[in-house]
Amino acid sequence: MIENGFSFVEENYIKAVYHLNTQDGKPVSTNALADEMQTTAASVSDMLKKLSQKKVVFYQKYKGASISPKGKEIALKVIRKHRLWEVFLVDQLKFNWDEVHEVAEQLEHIKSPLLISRLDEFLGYPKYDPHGDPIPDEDGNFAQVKKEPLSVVEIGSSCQVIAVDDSSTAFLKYLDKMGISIGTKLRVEDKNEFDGSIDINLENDKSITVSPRAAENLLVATD
Amino acid sequence: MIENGFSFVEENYIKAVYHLNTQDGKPVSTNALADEMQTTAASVSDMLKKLSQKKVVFYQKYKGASISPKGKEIALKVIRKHRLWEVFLVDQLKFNWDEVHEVAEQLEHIKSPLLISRLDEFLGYPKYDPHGDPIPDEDGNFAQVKKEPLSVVEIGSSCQVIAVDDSSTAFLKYLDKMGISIGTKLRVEDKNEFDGSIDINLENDKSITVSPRAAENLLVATD
DNA sequence: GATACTATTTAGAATAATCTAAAAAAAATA
DNA sequence: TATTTTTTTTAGATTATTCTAAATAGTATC
Repeated sequence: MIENGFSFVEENYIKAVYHLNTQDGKPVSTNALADEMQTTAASVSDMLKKLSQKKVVFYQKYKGASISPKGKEIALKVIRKHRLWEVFLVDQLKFNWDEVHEVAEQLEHIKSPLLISRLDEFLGYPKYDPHGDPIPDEDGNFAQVKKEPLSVVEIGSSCQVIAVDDSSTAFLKYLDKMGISIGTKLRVEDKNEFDGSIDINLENDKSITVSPRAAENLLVATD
Repeated sequence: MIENGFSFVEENYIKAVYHLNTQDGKPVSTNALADEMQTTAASVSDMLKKLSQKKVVFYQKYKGASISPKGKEIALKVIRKHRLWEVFLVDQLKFNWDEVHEVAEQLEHIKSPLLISRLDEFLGYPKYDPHGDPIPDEDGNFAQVKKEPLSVVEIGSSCQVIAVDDSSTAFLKYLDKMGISIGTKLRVEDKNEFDGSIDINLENDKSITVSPRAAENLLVATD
């Protein structure tokens, strides 16, 4: 599987380096990468040498690796594909949030720019995946939105539900009954010291109260 | 890529053996397979030895290979996936008939029974792919329909358009103007000796005449 | 039936990705 | 700083797939 330029395995390593390196800015250690990739430090060492030659990571022996501009580009393309496929699986094929990852891990390696642009169009150019993570556009740009649980939003702030942390049927039913779904806009009216429940105002101007447990699992983007 | 049982490469060989072996019933020669797989006879020889050990093909040195029941099962699963994805690409993502093969070659190897059953449902359980080839069900059964050009259908026979052999924009525009599309039912009323054109009767009882060129490229299933 | 030609298989080597065990470097500790 | 511990790298193998070149089997021809 080399057709395009990078093998599935290489793409996964690039993604992992990007992911870990972007989290804390520091170079990624061999062990951290081995852990992420579920493999041995020796294998990682070999692979980093190769990826360094291919200019997708910066790597110095014993000093760890960081992502290069070229590597970042590749990583973001793979991430874009991963997240678009997740949207497809959830929105169109009725998968649950927690069932999509494994399949998307496979689909993200399909090579076809046309397929991805058509899929993007078909899905209505979604900006976030079902977990609320932003989807990079063709150029690798994405809106970095801070995704936080409803429970930490300040009183008076407006926000929009972009994901849930719990995808149990029970929770989904609860949300349905409350009239809340992905995309719902709301404003926090009050927080009840007593039990931690939160009063919110929905788009239709209806006011409801959600439990602390629900507020913990409702991920929102504040305006 | 061994997760499930067979690698991408192995699946492709199995598909090729099934395909060639089913065409004429005779064992497939090493060279024929090498030709189909765009590789060397030596590679095929090695692979056949392996696939024989894995019981997916029957193979005797110098005597060629044929598909085993286990191999057939695998081949049909891959073919099912390939054709369902082709339907998705054409029906949902607006690909042309001739743009789908390469992408479907990749998608057919994605491992997820749930994905395929959901996709099948999403597409409305299609029986044929955009080229008019039948799609096997989960058990590997498929309606074998003889797909023939409209030009050979006898006068008086009824049939249904299931595919086209030419997917040029020009032809598609022509069909559109004539009110013909995949699924259109029609009856052959007469054939004009003079120029080979054919008079047909459509569902709405309208009678039209199609050119011999069009009749050649319209693939139909006779009732 | 012997010879020539073609098809197929084997031998040996290459690349990609992986592993275990041993060596070397870096970090932690005393 | 010297020593111990941890991390990382290298060395040497292994599996999967492929290739070229050489050997062998099968088929065709005279």
